[in-house]
Amino acid sequence: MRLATWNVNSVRARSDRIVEFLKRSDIDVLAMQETKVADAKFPTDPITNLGYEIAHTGLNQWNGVAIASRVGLADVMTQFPGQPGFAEPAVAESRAISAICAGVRIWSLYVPNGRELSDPHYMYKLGWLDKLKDYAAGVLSDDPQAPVALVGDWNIAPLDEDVWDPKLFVGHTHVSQPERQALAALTDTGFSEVTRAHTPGPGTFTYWDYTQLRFPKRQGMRIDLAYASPALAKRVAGAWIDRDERKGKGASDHAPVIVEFE
DNA sequence: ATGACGATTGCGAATCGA
Repeated sequence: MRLATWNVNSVRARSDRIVEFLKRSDIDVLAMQETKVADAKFPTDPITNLGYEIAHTGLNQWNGVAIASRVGLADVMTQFPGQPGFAEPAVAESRAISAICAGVRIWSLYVPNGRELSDPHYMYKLGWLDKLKDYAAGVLSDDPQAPVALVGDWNIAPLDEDVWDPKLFVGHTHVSQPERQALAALTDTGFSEVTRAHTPGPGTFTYWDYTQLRFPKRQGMRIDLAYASPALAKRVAGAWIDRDERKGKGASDHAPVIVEFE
């Protein structure tokens, strides 16, 4: 099974590119983030015409996550258990969706940005990740052999080499110790990140800011990641980043990340 | 070895992203 995760930065603006990517890359399951659309306005036809089923959750123009699958789409969940909302009183956001595709429980995740270390959004981010970790631990507690994938835009660069200039990020989100610790806590449950071994750094990125010629200057961040449960991690045959998808007019600021499972 | 920010709402400027 070939699984891709891609922050598309608006599914409506990216519809043609998504179709071309699915065809070009022979994708079985595509996890999308930042669809930026309410469910009723999701442009399903260009994707379903290719033979995919779609599950989406989007409340408004913010966030929004989806899964498109041509290998089955069963038992859809639109939140993980305990998933926090933002602020007080908590407002639910569309940041997680899941389905079983070809026997694998796949999650498309859009982790909160955090904005600034002093912003309430940052604590929301850490709490959200803590609850996600609890869910992941629970899944493996129930069935240590469960095939589960947690993929998406994590808004965290796990290593200093995952940003083009670590000095510029000191004191900002995406590189802070608590954020990285949150990913370490996830791996402590048994899940592991499966793309890095096949896409080594330094200088390997999945996101490049639209401004300041970041892409041609190769100044990006690695923040789109794929975690797999122990049983699923054993099935990884390869992984790559479709950097070419970031080129040209009408590109998302993120590139797709693809994982091949045996 | 790529190209100077883009999407949404709503019709201009504000918000968000990272």
